[in-house]
Amino acid sequence: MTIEKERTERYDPATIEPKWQEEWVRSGLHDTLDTADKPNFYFLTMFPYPSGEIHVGHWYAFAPPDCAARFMRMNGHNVLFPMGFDAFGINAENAAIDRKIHPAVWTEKNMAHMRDQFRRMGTAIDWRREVITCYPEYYRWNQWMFLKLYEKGLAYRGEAPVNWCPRDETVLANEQVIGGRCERCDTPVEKRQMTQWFYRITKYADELLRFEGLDWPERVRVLQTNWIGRSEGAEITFPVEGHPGADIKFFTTRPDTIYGATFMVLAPEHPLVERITTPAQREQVRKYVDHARNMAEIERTTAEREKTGIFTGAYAKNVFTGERVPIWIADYVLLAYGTGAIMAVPAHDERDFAFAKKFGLEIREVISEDGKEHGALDAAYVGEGGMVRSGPFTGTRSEVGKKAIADEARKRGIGGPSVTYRLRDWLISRQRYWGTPIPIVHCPTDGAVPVPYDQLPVELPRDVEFTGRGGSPLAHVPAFVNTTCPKCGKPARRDTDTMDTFVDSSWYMYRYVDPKIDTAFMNAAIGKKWLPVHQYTGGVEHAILHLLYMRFMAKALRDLGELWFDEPVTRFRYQGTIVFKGRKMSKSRGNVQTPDEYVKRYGADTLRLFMMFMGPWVDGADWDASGIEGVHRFLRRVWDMASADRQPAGPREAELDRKVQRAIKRVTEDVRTYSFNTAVAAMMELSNALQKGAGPSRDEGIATIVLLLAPFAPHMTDELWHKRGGQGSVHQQRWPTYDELIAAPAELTIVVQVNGKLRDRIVAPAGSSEDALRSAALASPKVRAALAGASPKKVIVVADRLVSIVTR
RNA sequence: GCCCGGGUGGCGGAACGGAUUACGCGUCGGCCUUAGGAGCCGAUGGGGCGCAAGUCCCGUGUGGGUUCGAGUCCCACCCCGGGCACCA
Repeated sequence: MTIEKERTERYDPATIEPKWQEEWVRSGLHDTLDTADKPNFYFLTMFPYPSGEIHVGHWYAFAPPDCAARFMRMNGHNVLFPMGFDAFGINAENAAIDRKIHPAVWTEKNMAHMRDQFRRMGTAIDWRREVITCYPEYYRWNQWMFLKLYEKGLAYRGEAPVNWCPRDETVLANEQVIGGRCERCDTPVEKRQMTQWFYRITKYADELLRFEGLDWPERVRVLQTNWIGRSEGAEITFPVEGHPGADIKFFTTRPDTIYGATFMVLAPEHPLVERITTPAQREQVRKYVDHARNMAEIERTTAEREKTGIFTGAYAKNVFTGERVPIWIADYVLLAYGTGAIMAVPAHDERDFAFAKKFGLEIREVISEDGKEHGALDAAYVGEGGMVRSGPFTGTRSEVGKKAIADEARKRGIGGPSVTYRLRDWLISRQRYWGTPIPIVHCPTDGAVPVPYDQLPVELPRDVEFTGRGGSPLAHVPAFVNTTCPKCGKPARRDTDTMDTFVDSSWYMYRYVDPKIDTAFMNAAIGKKWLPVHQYTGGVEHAILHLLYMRFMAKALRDLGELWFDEPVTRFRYQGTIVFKGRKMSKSRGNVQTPDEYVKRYGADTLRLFMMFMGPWVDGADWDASGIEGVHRFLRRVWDMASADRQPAGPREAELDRKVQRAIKRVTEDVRTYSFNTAVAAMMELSNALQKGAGPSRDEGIATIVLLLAPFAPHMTDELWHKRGGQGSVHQQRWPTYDELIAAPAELTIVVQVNGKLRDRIVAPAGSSEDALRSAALASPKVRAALAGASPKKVIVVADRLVSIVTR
């Protein structure tokens, strides 16, 4: 009994985990050199927002990537695995309003808490490279980039209908509006006409649609492609009767239907509306426009709303038919898409059809499936077909007619082929405090003047009153606002808006390579050794927002001559979301599941392993810790085996040797493909087999499983490594290799089927020939009984698997 | 409505067109124990026949199809999750 106790001390994560966490820091195990005798590998995981609420979702986001990064290290790579904080943001400011804590203080406190969580998680992060976006040393480069983009025409100030969240009292980017609601607080957003700063992401729309050479998940590519929403068609202009120069330009994807354009519709906010409306219609039109303006976006865009609209009294000329067509306004036409005006073809567009039906407008068929003319249509026909009643184009196929009409428009000088995108320019100004000040001074004489580079950073003033009302908080800080114009020296006012925090995260991966450099946003000499990022991981919820902005910023910086690559991230993988009882975890819902009690009870290694074992990482999970006992038992069994005395004497066990080899192969392949759950299963199987084994095969197998488990359970395996007399850290060891020949079993059970039914199993050497298997199967007494004298018509042999005999 | 995923034991989930359910949870039985909510060993899809060794039938959302053989491929449909949604 006492001997047993000496040999195997209890697995006690509570003592070994803190011990190794300290040891790794002391020995600098995770400090990455920029140059090593191994290939560099930049493994990046999306940095967190320091919200202060640590939940199990954080572990899910960080523990599996940490395992993959450690795996790369053991596989001979010099891995950069940095971490930092996306530290600007509205939550900090709301905390200031609610609890009277300065955002900076609140943020620092949360970052300290989260660093501690990362430590307790056992992550192999190089903290010397930490990047924190709310420090002036960081955000000055946001300002620097802003000015560079401004010089290049990639940043501009413009008036546009923007999304306004009345609760957060700020504008939002299109990407931050989910289903007509504010992404943050779920409040329905309003449309406001405002002058704001934009980044010209639309310039890169086509390039952003290209993913060649990128190893990114299909789902993310599809999401981004749909978001960009490229449509091919034509832009054509119709003149307005009695208003020379007031031509209506419109975009259509169906120029082939132009002979069926029996009316036109403008968005209510369209600039021409006021000019062309006839006096008789003026009052009604004004009412309609006001109503449309005041309607919440969510209300206006609700699908299947009945069509509304008003006739302006004006007519345009359909230059193809030569007819005069009435011009209407209706809120189903959006100012922000295309040109804010359409030619309405009720016969071939469902929306136009509904509108025409309601207001008694002409519906004229110009495309027909069978190429013949029909009477009245019951519904819009939106498919392709033969063109009818289309002047010289009659008889042409619609697919051909599209191009023909667009070309004809070009010939006549009234338009031509064109492409439109759903993607809008990135609105980056926010009427909030806790962000990067926009480095612009507004001068009464010189207008918007850039802050000179040598005056960067424009620092956020510390003393600000947080009332939560009244627009940009910075506007109420005279010491900040009042300045002089860099151009003329006269009194001027600083821009009081701050930048969207997605600006911060659009380029942080360049900062990690040398976060201290103060002469450039990136140390290019070091960056050349690491970039572009080899592997990026993060939540799928950022598929559009952050990942699209990040790609845009790389292209913009490339065009500024600052980067030498087109794409910032070569390989991307996402994790699914952890929910609790089907709902997203959040403080406001009060359903935040914290990791602490599990760490206390089972240790970080167990929780890490459980995170990876729950199911496929991409799928996420509904949090349910009931299975955590199983992985903990597994770790304890490995602990007991590996800390017991060795038993090298005795014969080898060939089957066990094969199982060890197969486990190495499976774990290696599974970690590469991020199938962490099956990798853990493979190690569990091996552990079960080792427990039944003996002798040197078992002993070597135990040594192997300690190595295989190292990226998953880093504390326990380092402890075992040392207890077993290993030098250095287990994390500095080479990943075990496998031999396909040994991994393959010598003998296999071959299934024999007769007419599709399992009738016998025979044992045959691996790699047996078809003939050998066939005759062995046919010789089986059970098979002969099943055949009952019938002669085989067909015998299918699948090597190393089965023999299927068919008599029918 | 459109575009992606996905429906497998009581549960989480495995499964190159080849023995359906690896691994784990749970449950049941046993051992150990003063005790066990610790540990170890074993069983565990449903149904029928049999004292038993066994054996037969049915099983991957539904209905068809291809194939010697389908969770896997094809067609139609149902349901669930996500995204987009009056985008011209």
